[in-house]
Amino acid sequence: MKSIDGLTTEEERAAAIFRALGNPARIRIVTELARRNACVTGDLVDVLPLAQSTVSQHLKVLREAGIVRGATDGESACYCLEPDVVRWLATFCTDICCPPAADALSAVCCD
Amino acid sequence: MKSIDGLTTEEERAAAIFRALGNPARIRIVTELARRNACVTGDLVDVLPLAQSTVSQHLKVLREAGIVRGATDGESACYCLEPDVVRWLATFCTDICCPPAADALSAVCCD
DNA sequence: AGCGCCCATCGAAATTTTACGATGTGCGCA
DNA sequence: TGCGCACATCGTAAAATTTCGATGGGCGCT
Repeated sequence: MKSIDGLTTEEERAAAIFRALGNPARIRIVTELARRNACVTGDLVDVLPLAQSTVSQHLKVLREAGIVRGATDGESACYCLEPDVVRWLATFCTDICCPPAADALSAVCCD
Repeated sequence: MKSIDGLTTEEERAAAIFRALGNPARIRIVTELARRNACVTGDLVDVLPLAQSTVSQHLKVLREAGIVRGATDGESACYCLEPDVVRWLATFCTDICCPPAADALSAVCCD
């Protein structure tokens, strides 16, 4: 993938987060974490029809994107969402869909 | 990519949209459309350091994900955002980051 | 010390994505 | 009719992602 240099920090961050979330297994992980508030890796392996190593890999991707946080407290690893990041993402989406005067100008070109 | 069958329609839709947005060039396209409200393909080609065919390909991905709408009115093709979809996405993110009682239960497992 | 459990990482194969030039399509104009 | 413009699509090569089994590391238990 070619790097786009005119990109703002916000846009780069958004692209990275969207990319991390753009996979059914990882979406499942995130919604599961949202529902149960915190999960041990084994719980997620049980929920997903994937090998343990694959789930671990997905968790790594989500970790590196800053979407989840993992604490390896000895025997098991506990994951939970990073609320600030998801909140930031929601704001980003809202800003895109509701720019000032968006409604007023719509339908100028598209019918 | 293996298909996850326990996925809800919402989750599948979210994954598809996130995947489509998980690319710097496409994020740029979307923010540009948000800013200018509507763009001809050539405008986007000018903004991005990519070949015309590549930009067209990205637009196709965004179109198929339902994020943008394109109207080929004869000579040029005009694109604009599909506000409902972006709005839906914002709602999805908000729901994830603010589940009921999320704050009350946080820090149970993660420190 | 030795064993088993839970999880992360490694290495490799299959699939998908990304990007480009070349080619095709539809429209307006000379 | 013929030419040029604005896009879309095709074919393809390079790069990234996805998945798995195998392996490694840390901890608790006997």
